[in-house]
Amino acid sequence: MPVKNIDKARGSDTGRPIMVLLDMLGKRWTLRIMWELRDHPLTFRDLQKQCGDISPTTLNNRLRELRDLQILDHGSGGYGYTALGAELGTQMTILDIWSNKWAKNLAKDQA
Amino acid sequence: MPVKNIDKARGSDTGRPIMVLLDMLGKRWTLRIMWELRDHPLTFRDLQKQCGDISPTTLNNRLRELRDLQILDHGSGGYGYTALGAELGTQMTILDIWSNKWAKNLAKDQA
DNA sequence: GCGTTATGCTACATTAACTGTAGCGTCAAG
DNA sequence: CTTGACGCTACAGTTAATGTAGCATAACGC
Repeated sequence: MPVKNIDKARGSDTGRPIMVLLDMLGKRWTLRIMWELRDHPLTFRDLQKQCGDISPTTLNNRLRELRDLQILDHGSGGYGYTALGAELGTQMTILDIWSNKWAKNLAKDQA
Repeated sequence: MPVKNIDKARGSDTGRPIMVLLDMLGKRWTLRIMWELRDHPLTFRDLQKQCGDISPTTLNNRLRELRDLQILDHGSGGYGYTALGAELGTQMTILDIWSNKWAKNLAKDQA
């Protein structure tokens, strides 16, 4: 099932959902933004601070793209996950767990 | 536990594993490469073809970075996951499943 | 030995993406 | 009627990715 209207996503001319998704997640700051929103919504400015002063231009671009894809939306509490996006957001926790295990292994090798 | 020797990762000066990881995964082509390697190793050239003619410069950069982080390695069958990296690679399947559900929802909205 | 093919790259000029600083417009509170 | 928060936009400068070309090494067939 091809994704309509977002087929222009960089490098994903097939419109296959996984390609559109990988393309979006692979853009600079996308994952970091999703990480910072894992627990609760944040305002534009708070997100900017949490991300270590990402430029507003890029932040705005990513937020627009993520809203277009209905992964995030902009409600009363600021920017946060949609119901559907939240399921993707939970993956952030899994990445966190894996990364800690990974770091432990790398540390061993370097000892 | 900070990750040693890879603290220079873009935008992750803290060395926190999750930041190093998000930084790496957020680079263009990283996720696509991991996707294409999900089932079996591929040679440099096959990977290039699978990725729709990614430039060799970028492919080489990513592969070097992923080897440095011990997520991939280069063995007899070409480039493939390390034992540790493979656990991360399984997440690709989860992303695929989610993306299909997501596409179905987007299609509904657009109907 | 000698051409052929596959592989893993490197060089380099061009183009696209991101950055950093400044500041604007809107709104609500005091 | 000013002050502060918020959500941006403009724009010049820097960094990263692209695309084409081609090199070096090694194995294979003859």
